[in-house]
Amino acid sequence: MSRILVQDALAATAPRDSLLLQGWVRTRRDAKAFSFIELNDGSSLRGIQIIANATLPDYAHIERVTTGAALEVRGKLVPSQGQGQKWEVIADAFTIVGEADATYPLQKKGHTMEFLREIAHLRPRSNLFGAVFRVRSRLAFAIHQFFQDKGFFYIHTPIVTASDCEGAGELFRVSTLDPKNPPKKPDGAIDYQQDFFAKPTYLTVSGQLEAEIFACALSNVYTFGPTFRAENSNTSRHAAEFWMIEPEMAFCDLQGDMTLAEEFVKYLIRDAKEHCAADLEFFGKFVDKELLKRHDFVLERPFQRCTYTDAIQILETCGRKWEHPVKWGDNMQSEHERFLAEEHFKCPVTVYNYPRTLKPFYMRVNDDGRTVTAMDLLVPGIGEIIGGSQREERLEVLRESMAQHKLSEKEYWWYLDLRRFGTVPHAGFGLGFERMLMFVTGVGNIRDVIPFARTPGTAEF
RNA sequence: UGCCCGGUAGCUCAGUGGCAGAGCAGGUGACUGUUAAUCACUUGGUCGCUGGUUCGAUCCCAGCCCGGGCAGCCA
Repeated sequence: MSRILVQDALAATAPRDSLLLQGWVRTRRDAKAFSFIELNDGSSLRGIQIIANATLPDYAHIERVTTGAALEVRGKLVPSQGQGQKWEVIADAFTIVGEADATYPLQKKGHTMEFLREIAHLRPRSNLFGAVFRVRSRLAFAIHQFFQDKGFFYIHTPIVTASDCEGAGELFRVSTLDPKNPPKKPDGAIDYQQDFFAKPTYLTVSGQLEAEIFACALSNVYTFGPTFRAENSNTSRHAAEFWMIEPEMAFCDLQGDMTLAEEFVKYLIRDAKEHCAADLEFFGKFVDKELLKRHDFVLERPFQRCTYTDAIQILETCGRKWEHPVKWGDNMQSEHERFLAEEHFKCPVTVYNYPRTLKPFYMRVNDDGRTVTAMDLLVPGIGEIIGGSQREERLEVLRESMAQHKLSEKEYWWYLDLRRFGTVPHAGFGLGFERMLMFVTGVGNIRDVIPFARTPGTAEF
């Protein structure tokens, strides 16, 4: 007899004379002549109720069927006599595959997220984290489906990179040199000529520059992979290792970029609603009561678009006192972004055309000479979920921007070559996968949507 | 990294300058088509660590460690 998943057993349309279930015991309740066992195998939020009659030969071992134990059950699928479930299984036999003693940490009660984080090896067996990681899997699939359906090609950009610039902050160094005794040059500096790649190398902070290469060949491409930032960030929305999706489109301007971003976000929410309904309902009940309403709200209306200059105007004239002053030319602070998305527009907002001085060298300079075609998509509750831009395709303007950022043309020779040979307007953005997952699930801390989060001081598991 | 809050039983928390508490979990028993079952009894403690003040510190003070929130950096 082959195994049936709990999800499929629960979805049965007719009774079955025999089936095999395998999973982990969530709880057992003993009655006089039999026991109720709730079995969950992770295939769905719901478990299935097993009836183990005291007349079973295996019943002698029933006290070892404890919360957390791995169990195999053979039996019949029948309509439930009790309330609360359509089907239940009358066991013909059960086998305890792996016991779980009284020290099993997951109890039949609510646990705090902080505690569950400490037992990241067991938390996928909880309702909440089972749901989070089922949705995570579906979301990853939906991302590929969205792009593949549109004719985008999936590009694997390198994880190890030699470009340390781009202003993206601290990088993780990749080296095989002996940290206690690195080879030195005559002037005392470390001799990276002798390192594995014969130059200093780092973990990638973005696949964008490489994605541009492929967009300028295959037209529409995307990357989806791990990204690393060695920032000492201690917030609920930053991780040192996270996954990012970066589409890049040739013959595309900022407007097209913003349109794709909006379509993409909506597609992912719609897909989750369609394929993870039970899990989302659970989040709506126990994590964020407003979640489902917010999903619908976001799907129903067009995202707002607002230039940086207009946004500053709104912030200046709204009559509110700001902790951080609002001034054209300064970065917008969290309180400002949150106000725009959560209070002023009450909707995801794309802010675009930022001051040139605030943004990296590769963004296209607008005709006004002082702004660039940058865009940030801000969503209520999380803040920035997407950052993107149209790229500077004009060789001379790019060279000038690189000079302003004190970047060496020699190191970016290949990037400049793209502007020498068949240059074309192109644009793209980066979507933080975990931030999107936070938005979809309502989970408030990025550490709880990553199986094993890497944050400053923490690399357990 | 800065500011703020916290660390007491396996978990969630209360509490006091003078013998350490509850609910849940665990154990024992009862009861029951139950579903975070219920009822009775019960086991369980380096009060984060180090030092100081004190006759006496879990409590007050300092430093450190760990966790969380917010901010910065960003996705």
